Amino acid sequence: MPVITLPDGSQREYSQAVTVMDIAQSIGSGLAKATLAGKVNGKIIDASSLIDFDADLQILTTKDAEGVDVIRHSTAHLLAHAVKQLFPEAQVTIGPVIENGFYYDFAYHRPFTPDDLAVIEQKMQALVDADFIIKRSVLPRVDAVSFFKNQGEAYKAEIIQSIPSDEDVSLYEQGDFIDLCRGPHVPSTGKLKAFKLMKIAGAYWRGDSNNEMLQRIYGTAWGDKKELQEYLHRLEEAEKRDHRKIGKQLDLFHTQEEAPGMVFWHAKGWTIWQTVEQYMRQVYRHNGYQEIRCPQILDVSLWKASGHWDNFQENMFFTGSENREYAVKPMNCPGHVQVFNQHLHSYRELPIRFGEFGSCHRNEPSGTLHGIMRVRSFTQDDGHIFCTEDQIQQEVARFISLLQKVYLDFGFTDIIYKLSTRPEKRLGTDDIWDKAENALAAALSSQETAYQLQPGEGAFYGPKIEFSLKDCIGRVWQCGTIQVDFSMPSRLGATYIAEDGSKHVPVMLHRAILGSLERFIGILIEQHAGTFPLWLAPIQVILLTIADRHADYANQLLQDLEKQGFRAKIDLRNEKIGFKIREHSIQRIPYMLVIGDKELEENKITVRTQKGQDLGSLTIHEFTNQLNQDIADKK
RNA sequence: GCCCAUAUAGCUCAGUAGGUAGAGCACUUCCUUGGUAAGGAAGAGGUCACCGGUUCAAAUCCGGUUAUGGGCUCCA
Repeated sequence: MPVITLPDGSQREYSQAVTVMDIAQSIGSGLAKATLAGKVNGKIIDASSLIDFDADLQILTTKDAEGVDVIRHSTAHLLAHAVKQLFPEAQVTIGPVIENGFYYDFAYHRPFTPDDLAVIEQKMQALVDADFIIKRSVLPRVDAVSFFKNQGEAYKAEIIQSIPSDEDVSLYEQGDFIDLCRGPHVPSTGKLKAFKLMKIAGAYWRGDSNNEMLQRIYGTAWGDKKELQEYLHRLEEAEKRDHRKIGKQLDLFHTQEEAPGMVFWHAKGWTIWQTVEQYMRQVYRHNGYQEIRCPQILDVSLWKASGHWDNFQENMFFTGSENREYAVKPMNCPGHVQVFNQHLHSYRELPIRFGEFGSCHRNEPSGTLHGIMRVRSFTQDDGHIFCTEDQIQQEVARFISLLQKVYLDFGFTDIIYKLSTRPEKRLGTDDIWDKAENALAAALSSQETAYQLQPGEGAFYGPKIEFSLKDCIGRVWQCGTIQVDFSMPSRLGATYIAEDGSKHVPVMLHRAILGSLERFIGILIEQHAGTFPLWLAPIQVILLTIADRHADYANQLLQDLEKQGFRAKIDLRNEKIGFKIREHSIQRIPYMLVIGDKELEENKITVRTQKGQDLGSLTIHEFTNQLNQDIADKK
């Protein structure tokens, strides 16, 4: 006699074991029709699962995020079903749910084409129209392995073999298609009403680049057609914010074939860069950092000593001269240690913090380059803190709160925190790893930030925290980082004199807030869709004349603005005012000043904002006060 | 690095049955001096990414290279 408690607290008693669907039916036929799955005592199960015990139940429909995930999972199966019907020799592998959709990996003797995708999608629709019941069954593991082997599904058999031997395996059947799956799934294929196949890509079997490459088909799926349309529309809108597109439209930078992974910064892009750099310089100055500058190339002996020659030679650029071999620096830390080593340091001086806008070169694999987000030549707002083990936590906490403030100033509030702990191959004792990992975790907690734990993802020389931001289509890019390093200070001979007069090796913290300026500016462009806040706008004010006779007055105003430090330009062209307004609106210039007979006469200007707001006529003094106010507000 | 796709004027793009290239915007010149998102006319502009092959003939077909894009792997 199971007693079922619903989310509103109401209880229903049944005389025998019931399915989720039975319960939904007993509440109402509309609900039954909408039922996708059930959440019983926190666990999501099929609508056809029997419940013979007292339980809390939530019936999942398209209104629940978890219901939509069930749809996505079932749509992945639908995709596999369609592919097997169209391409019987294709082998199925895995098909998980991802953000906004799903993918499924197949092994097939030829690549799928965009045309195939359209055909597959049609077949999926046909399978939906057939409304196959989706049935779950359970097999002992050994039987499941032989079942899939007989079907020629070597990958599935391999997956099952890696499941613990004492566990049974569940299969899902829809029409003539049977797949290994943990479930749960929607009751029938007819429930899948809004999906679209998005793209084809290569993906390594089990995510290992030593394995063969499979063909991955990505798709998106939603509760209804309207949600699907909205999602596709969001994607379209997001693509308009792409930093590569805006970089071209606003003439900020370009790249070209002769310098893959390297950026040519144009005047306007470089203005943004300098504004960001000057801002960060202030951050260094106000937070106990000494800004320094180290050479661009260093003798390879130093890179051998630091360990980079052994570990990262493949990704370094080299240059030789007069029988000496140099490496173009891939990172700034060895240089900073050289500066540290120029003096004998007392424990009393620690922590010592160095900062540099360090230009680095790394020969990244060609396939990893992406716009200005992932490049081979980049500049880090790099810093190194030399401190004692006991100072790690405090320094990290201080760093996190500084990072949050900087991100906020740039308009970012959505930060992803990840803590990466000891990998298998590592330097240093477990003792010191315990200490460092605990210090990082404690620092994160002290800043009240939720974080993802990434076990085994730390560097070989120490644990780290990564701070990431999302781009316009949801890709996550690591920007800031703080890493504990137990290795490099001793490799490069850094020491300080401790209280007892003996030499100790300091701990080194590698840290960056923006990460690479290239990447950060790329994300800034997308975050603001090219419409920068006034303090970052490469051109803040444009003066527009109505006719030639207004040029002298406009030029005077231009000089006045420039003298006060504003980034202003003038447009004296023989064009109508409407034309000029349109052009500079598209160029996202925050303020447009119109100058004609009326303004000349009154010694004023008429102000229009980028968004089209008319601020009326002001004196230049009133206007610059407003600009200063605006800049102060936004920072 | 791996899989797939793409590369035509400064930009955005046409150019499918191989027959030495087109549009819009931008650019130059002229007319227009016009009050808040495109005034008009004329002109100039391309070794169709690069190298090789097939062919009487290649932007177009084939092979290779480079770069870019979407993923995968990687990111000290």
